[in-house]
Amino acid sequence: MPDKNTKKADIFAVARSAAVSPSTVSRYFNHPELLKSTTRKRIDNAVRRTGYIRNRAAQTIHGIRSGTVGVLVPTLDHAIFAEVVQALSDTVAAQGFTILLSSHGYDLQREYLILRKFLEHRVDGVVLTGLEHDEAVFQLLDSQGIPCTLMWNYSNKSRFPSIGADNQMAAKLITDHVLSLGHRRVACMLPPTDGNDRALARRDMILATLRAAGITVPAHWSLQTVYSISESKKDAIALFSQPDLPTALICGNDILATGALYAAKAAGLNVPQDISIVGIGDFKGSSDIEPTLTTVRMPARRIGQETGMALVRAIVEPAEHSNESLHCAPELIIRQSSMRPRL
Amino acid sequence: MPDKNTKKADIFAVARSAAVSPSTVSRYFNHPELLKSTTRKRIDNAVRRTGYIRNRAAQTIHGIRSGTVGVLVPTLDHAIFAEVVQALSDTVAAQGFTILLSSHGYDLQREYLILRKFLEHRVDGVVLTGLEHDEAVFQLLDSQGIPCTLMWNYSNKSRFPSIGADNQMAAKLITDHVLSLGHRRVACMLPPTDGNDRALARRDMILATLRAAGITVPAHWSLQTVYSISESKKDAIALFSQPDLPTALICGNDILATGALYAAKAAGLNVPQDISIVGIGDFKGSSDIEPTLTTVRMPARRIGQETGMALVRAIVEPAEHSNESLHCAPELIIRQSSMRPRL
DNA sequence: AATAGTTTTGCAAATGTTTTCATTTCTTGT
DNA sequence: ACAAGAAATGAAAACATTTGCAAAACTATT
Repeated sequence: MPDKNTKKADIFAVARSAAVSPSTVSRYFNHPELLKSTTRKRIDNAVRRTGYIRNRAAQTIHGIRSGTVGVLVPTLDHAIFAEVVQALSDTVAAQGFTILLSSHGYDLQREYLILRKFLEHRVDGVVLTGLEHDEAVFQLLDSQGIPCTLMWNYSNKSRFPSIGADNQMAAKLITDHVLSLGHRRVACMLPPTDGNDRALARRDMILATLRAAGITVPAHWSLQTVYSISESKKDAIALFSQPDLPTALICGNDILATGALYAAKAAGLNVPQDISIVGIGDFKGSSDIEPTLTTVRMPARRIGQETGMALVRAIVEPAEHSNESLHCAPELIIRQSSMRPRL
Repeated sequence: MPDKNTKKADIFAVARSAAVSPSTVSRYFNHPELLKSTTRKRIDNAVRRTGYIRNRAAQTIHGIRSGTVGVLVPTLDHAIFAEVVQALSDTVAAQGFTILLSSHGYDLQREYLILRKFLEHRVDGVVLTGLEHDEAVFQLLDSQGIPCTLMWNYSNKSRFPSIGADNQMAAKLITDHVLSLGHRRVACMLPPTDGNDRALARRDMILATLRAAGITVPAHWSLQTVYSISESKKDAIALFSQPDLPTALICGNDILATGALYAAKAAGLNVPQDISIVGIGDFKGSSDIEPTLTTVRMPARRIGQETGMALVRAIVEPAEHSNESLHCAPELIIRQSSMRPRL
């Protein structure tokens, strides 16, 4: 039973209680093989008796790793980021690391301040979301010489190792699919792009691919909608109640597509007979919604795992810190919500 | 421009560069009002020049707060926990705290080990999910005398302050609603209850309330389904293809209800005419799904915020550490997915 | 210009560990 | 039983800070 009355136990208290020196207690934790088994047992008891808990702060000032990695996402409110963080957390936890989590809400200035906080805590590595960040962020990372992985996006010319999916490729896959079905009257519902290089990459590629096919999206078919089922449902209902209907609606992500599917139902449109609706992401539920959603799978779980593995590697073997980028390729998933346009 | 070639800057380097003593630099950060403004300016420059970043680890061993709170959830993969963590994180971040996040996947043994890790990092406070935890967890918390808030659930007889919704009340609200509509042929789809006191409380109250109304749920109408849209859709389709149909289906949470709604569509059943389907949670999307879902709102965002505020208060003013519990009451939300049973 | 009072700064001890080096204790072979 | 070598342990310095106390530098007052 830990002594509750006395001051919190430190390594001296344990040493006293086990009648050894503090050094020996330290070794008990860090190099147990150096101890005689009887001493080990004695310290074992002393630790239990005193309720001692090691103080990582005290270790960290010796240059020993803190055992934390800083993870910085725009928000957890997007299921997809929650999923990637969950996978990342599990992966690094299995290696003894704990994550320090923060979100910047797409404000890249806040990102810099949060990163500084992470560094004050002497995180062993950092994960940022997306490829584009304030120059000050990159400089800070460089100057501290701390491993950093850019997660979620992939690009072979990123400034730090990037592990994720190529959003341009994802956008191209889904747009090509829509085009290959024969659609020419195409609407788009896309999220705002401020501070969001993922959304920007997708938008640019969707529009470029359409343009290359000789298609331009008229203004009234071009919706900018925040990440929210209710907003996208509302906007899509407005779109669907115009007299002039597109035959296909490309959504920037599956949340928007979900809202659009609900809107179609509410507006009495049949998907895909009256209109094809497609997304990007393959979020949970996209394979079960009725009709099931044609989309592009972004392998969130895998991205989280790979990022975790790569970062831990970079931390424990700084030698081969060589640009460990990895492309987790997006994949077109054709389901019920898309078909050839009716003549 | 920080010196990249030299060793990382410490407080001595800054002191040298500003021609003051280390103590003065320390004061610059912790008690700036004690310094002459010219000195302050000099140190300001020195900090910039050296690229110095404070080392919280070194502060922490002086008994100064670490500025971290440990947050322990079952998983982030449930949108609702992601939401509550997001709100909590924002709230404590505004007060200068960063969260150390980990998940135990409903394994209460792992919870103990993670808590120990948090304590090694000398977190200033801890947030646990739910009311029930291993006795060792409570003892550890007691012995360390560290503020702890039990989040998500509320009970006035919890062992530590609890901030959240009363799951029994939520279950009662939704069950009473179904009964008040006149349903007698009721099916249930509920998640597993191992390591999940929330699910357990809901199940017990749903069944007790039905029983009190003289209703027992036959085995073939009693589904245990993991938290997943695809699983719940599958199970619900199986239920709906039996000859013997209930008039109402109570789901343990909105994810299960969402799967059930998709299943109804796939099985050609009209909701709510053929069957009423209700959930608990009021997750994002529940108000937009077609038909919109009758459910009980669990105020996740508010719970996260209140928990953050309460914990920070308990950290900075340990005096009034008095059981700061708070009930964020659940609220019945009647939408389209429920109606009187057809005769 | 000297004194008293106040503001600012520096010195040194303290914090909880790890680690190097030295010392003690234990084996083993004779 | 003893020496040599190996194994186990301890003493003390180091890590990056904060802080109580004392000294130094200013101000204001006479």
